[in-house]
Amino acid sequence: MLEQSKREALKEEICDVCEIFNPNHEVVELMKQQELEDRVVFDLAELFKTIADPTRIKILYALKERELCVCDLSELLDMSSSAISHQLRVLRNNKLVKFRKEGRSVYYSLDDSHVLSLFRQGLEHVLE
Amino acid sequence: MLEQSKREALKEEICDVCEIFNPNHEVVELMKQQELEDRVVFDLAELFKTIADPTRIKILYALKERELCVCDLSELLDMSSSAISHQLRVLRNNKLVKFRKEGRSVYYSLDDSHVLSLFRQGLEHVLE
DNA sequence: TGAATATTTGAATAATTGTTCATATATAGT
DNA sequence: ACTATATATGAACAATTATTCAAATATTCA
Repeated sequence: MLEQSKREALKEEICDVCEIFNPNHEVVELMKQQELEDRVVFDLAELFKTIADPTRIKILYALKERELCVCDLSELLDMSSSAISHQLRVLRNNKLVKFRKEGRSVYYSLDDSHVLSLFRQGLEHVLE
Repeated sequence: MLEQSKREALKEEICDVCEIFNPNHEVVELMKQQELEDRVVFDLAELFKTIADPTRIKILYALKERELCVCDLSELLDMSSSAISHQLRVLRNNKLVKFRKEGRSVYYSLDDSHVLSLFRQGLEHVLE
């Protein structure tokens, strides 16, 4: 732990780190302690990677209001059902969609309430 | 445009599309009309791609409260300043950070209010 | 001007990824 | 059991990407 006097000094530096001392090793050390854990950063990156593909965005957007089977999606996006199926696996692995089987068909639907919020936020940035 | 009777029939199908007729060409056609524009989907994918990398996530998170120069980030993330600079360019190109020069140093800061909201939403999903 | 430092850039490399193609599995109807 | 249909899967290929390395720019200070 830092002593009282040392902490006071650091506080000063934080307020004006870039202009006074730079590079400022002590502040950087302090920041390291409040870093996001590597595991969380990794998972966050995985999540964003999952929704960072046009095909998967279209799939998720299509499932916004109703469940759809692979061949619906295949027709809607005008892509092979193989390609769709591969992408659905990615979405499944990342827990963004769930599925239910009925006869020969497999119906997919959204499995996450946050995805649509992410889209909404993303759209605000994009449409600016 | 669809006739009244046809529209009524479609409505029925929409409510229960997957169980009654499948694949349902008419509903799919209807959905195609409310698709996101390709351009928007592409831009959205680009945005998510930009924040889908652990290094870039750490950079953005580090800039959450204060501007930092390349060598601060380099030390904080324990990476070469070349690597950091490459990633900062990606962030710049996608309008997520802005910069200001002062002497030999270049100070980067967040250029988007939505990024932190995206992180917050993303974290809610990840930490579940 | 010359040396030191901060940042950027281009080329190279290894790793990851989206789609296609061929094939496998599973279910329904005959 | 056989056929048709829906979906899943593995291998292959091209395209993209993150980092490293070497070199270029730009700025400060002596």
